[in-house]
Amino acid sequence: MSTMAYVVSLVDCNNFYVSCERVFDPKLEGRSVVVLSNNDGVIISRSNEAKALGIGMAVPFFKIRRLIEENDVQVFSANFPLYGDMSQRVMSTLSQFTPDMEIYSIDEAFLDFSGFKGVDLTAYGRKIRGTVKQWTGIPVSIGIAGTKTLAKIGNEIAKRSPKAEGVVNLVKSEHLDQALARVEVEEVWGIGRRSAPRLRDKGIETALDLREAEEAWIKKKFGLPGLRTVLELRGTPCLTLESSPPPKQGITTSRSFGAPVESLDDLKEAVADYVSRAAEKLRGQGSLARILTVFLMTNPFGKDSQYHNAIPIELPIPTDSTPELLHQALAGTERIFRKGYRYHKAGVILSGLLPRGQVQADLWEKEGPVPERRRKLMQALDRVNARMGAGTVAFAAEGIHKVWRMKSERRSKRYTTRWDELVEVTV
DNA sequence: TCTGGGGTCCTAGGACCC
DNA sequence: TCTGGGGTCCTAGGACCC
Repeated sequence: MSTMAYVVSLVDCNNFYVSCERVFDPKLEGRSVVVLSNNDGVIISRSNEAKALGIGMAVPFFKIRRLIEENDVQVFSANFPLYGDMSQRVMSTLSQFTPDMEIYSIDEAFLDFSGFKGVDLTAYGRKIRGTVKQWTGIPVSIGIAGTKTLAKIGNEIAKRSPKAEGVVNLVKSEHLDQALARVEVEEVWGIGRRSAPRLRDKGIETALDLREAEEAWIKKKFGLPGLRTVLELRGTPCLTLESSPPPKQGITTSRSFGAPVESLDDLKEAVADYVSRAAEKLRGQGSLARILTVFLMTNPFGKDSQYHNAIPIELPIPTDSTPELLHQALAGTERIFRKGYRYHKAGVILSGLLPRGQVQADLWEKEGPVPERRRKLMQALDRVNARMGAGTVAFAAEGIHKVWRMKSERRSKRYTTRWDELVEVTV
């Protein structure tokens, strides 16, 4: 009997949102490009050229407007339908290369390479990289190692070292210590803004230092998550591959407004819109919600007087039906609304989720908590909106003038998900 | 003037019980 | 005058992720 050593790779799309924009506009290649968050608030993706200009991640757009204009940086509002669709193409390409894969985020996946006997994994990584580029246009980097945390480190090195040609294999590598020494402690997966300075205070400055740290001290100061990180750096796998992720435990839909909102009517419209989106997600994963929370808040950065309130509402019957949820959410909004504030953001959280099938029907009527006719209507609604774009069919409560709608002044077309926004080819 | 959104897991501490 | 000890469950908040 032989135990096969665990080998995992992390495939990460380079500057993903920027790369998506470049696929549909090749003139952006080689230029400085950034993508903005919802409401054109902060920077969420940067090309290497933009990074070289000193444009940081999550920096408010208005603070670097000058820098952007002076350097002719190309700016895009977030186009999540496009990025989501491109992500699916990348993931389905990756799935051809291993039977066991975990989609970790919109632009990252772990691929299990355990048991790939006699395969040159570095060469295999290059093949994956080439195929993804050819089939989707998206450049990726790949790190291969004995644990997820080390694969992340390999990926980081692959991104910054041109010699690597996009792939770094740390399995039985004699360069492992050298690689760990080149990674700052705050770049280690699991070490965030709070922990890094506390580690540095103790002289722990690199991934290599962290690997050598004393276990008991780490456990005491950084808990189980910290200890796991150290063990993973030592090559002991603590984090497994989640090939079929469990359904989400909560579903949130929230947005900051394009301009301050003061009237209850406008707030209710916005909340209605968010409830509809949240309910779609809920039905999409086949769950019912037991609790609905509405929250409102003023701008935490501004000089306006502050108000923040949230109200959790226990639903009389677990449900996934938009009209039911709307009714509760609008009542909740009225209860927490206070006149005289300039509201900046509102949101809806669905929690206490149950799998639809598992709810005992006999607790309610024969048909279960959501009557059959209502369920059919919701299905039809979701199909139309998925095909034609969110909000094509909407409830009256969602409003039509939408003064609260977020800013998105520089969005590219939804090339792959809207018939009316296909790429135009000029011959 | 203008500062995103959506998640997960862990821990400490309170409430409650025997 | 003195004020146990342990277990479980729940929740809020912290830290982290992309």
